[in-house]
Amino acid sequence: MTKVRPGESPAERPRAAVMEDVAELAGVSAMTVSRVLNAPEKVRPETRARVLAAVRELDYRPNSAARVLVTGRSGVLGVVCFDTTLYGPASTLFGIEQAARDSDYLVSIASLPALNRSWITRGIDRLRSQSVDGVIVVAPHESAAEGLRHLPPGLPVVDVGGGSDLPVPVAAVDQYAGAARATRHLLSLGHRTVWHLSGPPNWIDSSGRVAGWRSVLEAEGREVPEPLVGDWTAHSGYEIGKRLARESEVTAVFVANDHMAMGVLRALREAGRRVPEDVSVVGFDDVPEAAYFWPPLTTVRQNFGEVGRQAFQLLLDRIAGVEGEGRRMVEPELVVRESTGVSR
Amino acid sequence: MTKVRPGESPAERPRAAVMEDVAELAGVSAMTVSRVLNAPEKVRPETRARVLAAVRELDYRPNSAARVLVTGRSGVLGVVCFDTTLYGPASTLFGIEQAARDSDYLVSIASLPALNRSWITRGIDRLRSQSVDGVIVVAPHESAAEGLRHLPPGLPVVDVGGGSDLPVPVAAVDQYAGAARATRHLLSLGHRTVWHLSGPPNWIDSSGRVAGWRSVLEAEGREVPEPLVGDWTAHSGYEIGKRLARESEVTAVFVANDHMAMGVLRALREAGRRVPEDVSVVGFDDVPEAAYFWPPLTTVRQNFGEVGRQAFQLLLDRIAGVEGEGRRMVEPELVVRESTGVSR
DNA sequence: GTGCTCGCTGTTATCGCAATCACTCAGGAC
DNA sequence: GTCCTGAGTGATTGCGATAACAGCGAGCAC
Repeated sequence: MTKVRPGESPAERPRAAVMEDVAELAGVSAMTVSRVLNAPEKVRPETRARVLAAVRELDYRPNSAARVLVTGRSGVLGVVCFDTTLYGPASTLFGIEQAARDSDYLVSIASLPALNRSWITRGIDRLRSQSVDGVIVVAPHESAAEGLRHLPPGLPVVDVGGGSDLPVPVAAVDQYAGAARATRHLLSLGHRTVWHLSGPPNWIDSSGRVAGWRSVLEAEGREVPEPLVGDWTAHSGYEIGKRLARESEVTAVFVANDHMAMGVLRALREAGRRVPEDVSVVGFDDVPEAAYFWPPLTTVRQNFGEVGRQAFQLLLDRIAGVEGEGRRMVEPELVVRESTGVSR
Repeated sequence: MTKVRPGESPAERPRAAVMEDVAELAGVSAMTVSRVLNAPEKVRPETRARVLAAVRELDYRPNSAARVLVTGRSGVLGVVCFDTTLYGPASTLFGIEQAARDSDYLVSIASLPALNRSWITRGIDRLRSQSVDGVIVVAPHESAAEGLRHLPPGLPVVDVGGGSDLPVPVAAVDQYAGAARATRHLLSLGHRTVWHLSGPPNWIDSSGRVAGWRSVLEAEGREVPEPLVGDWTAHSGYEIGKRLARESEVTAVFVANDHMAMGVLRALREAGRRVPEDVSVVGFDDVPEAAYFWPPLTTVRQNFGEVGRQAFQLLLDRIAGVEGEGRRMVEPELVVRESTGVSR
């Protein structure tokens, strides 16, 4: 056991300790060291103590590659995501990472240059080739559904924010309920109807919010204006807001996210329409700055962190072999600030 | 070579193909398969074609754990970061991930519950235990320096946004230059001096911006007001903005980030002080929404994506064995919008 | 014909760990 | 005393790949 290994000549940096080194120092076999680390109760306390002392002395760390090779489990989960500079995805990722950390998992990310089936498949493959134990897909886009229909068998996958007919478990904020809440809030203030500035087509969030908004208007027998379509950016909110500002009949707008709402607010103000006196605006997300918009934005808070945690839990279940297509819905919350008011 | 392995009974899912299976199908040895994948030029074209066909037919994927075990390289790099819901860190992470993807690296993240030496060390350890090839630390805080002074030997580490006396290569936006530019811009508009709302203490970005701002004022022989200290949030900007609004001598404020600037804008407006007629405000970051603040915010753009790419490149160099303590500074850019104007 | 190089391929050993099975030994049951 | 049991430990094997070296023809110089 004292063969000279490459890199062991005195001049070079000593290679990291391996299990055998610990075993030798503790006067036991490697197997016992392994047991101390993985099933301590199977080792007599005195032996265990000796081994642990040796571990500390040598600063021994198990080699994860070797462990993965023999156990088939890596303690790493993968996250496939689109643009992590956006507030929602970034927060979800953060939630996942925190939950993972608490369970001693590490998170690898594969971001996508574009949202379509091919890239999603490639993202999953990239992660799979690194032996992740499971994958969470954060790509609330219809193309994700395509990618999720052709999964490598045996790989646990969970989706965040996806539609209802996916072949995998899903954790999501209830967009429909959030949009309905926002719309009802506006109607309750006396507005005749509510306009909607939606997110881009084919995003699950967009369609969920459109559906929730529309259903309330229809249930109340209100006119349903044609939704306007933005791209989530403040810029698009501003451009479309200018159009909205010209329509004097518009008194209430439900905007599909806070950043677009910010653009709308500015367009309305520039057009001389006061918020909320002339027009009420509701956003979606509750980004940390929403309370400092002008005026402070009434919006629908999404608990992204909770979604991330739920997704992680679903994935843990799947990894543990629990079958079923669980669906965890997180309730959004309407936060009323000053951008909404009674209709004239 | 046709031993029955666990999981090979007909009823069960077939286990994934391994190199030996490919070799068998192609009528070569496993070594040849390995060569086709890692050094194709060493294999005769016909043989290579046969092997590749077998790879495709079996949908063979190399087992990364086995490969890591023998090569010692994983193709994974780790990123240690604090709060990835903040715009800056999120963008940097995104830049790193994109650069990594282009070079076939995967990124694992270890986020920190708190910014201090102990957590940073733990984050690095967590990543190291997964055999990452190197680590990028995105924690522009003085405590990071502590953590970076006691690194495991042999692990390539690069820092993002760190101070100047770190024992590792650093990629960063030149905070000092950016702050100087912002301050000079305000002075050039005729303001007698410039107030500063800084970020929290012990953040490298905070001190860099304070230093740049102070140096310009001193060079120009202007009075240097005591900096006010925020915590990066719009909320703190608002609270401190209320204090600033009361001081009629304040005509120009350099705010250490856009979100705080947003709070300042609101506080000034509520106090009846017009921007930019009464007070000019400059931010820092150029978040995507800055152009839609009210008024559109003059700010200093940080190219986070570029910083991420540079950091990745530095890390690649380190992994390749290039020594030295490279320092890559990315130049910030002043973006003039409507929140700054000539002094009365 | 001998000996050499060179291009291609195979054999063997090894990476560091855990699963399996075998072993030892103490303590009871009978 | 014999047998069993079970807790604690060790020897061996194998996970799936690559490194190092060996072998083997073909081609060429002489």
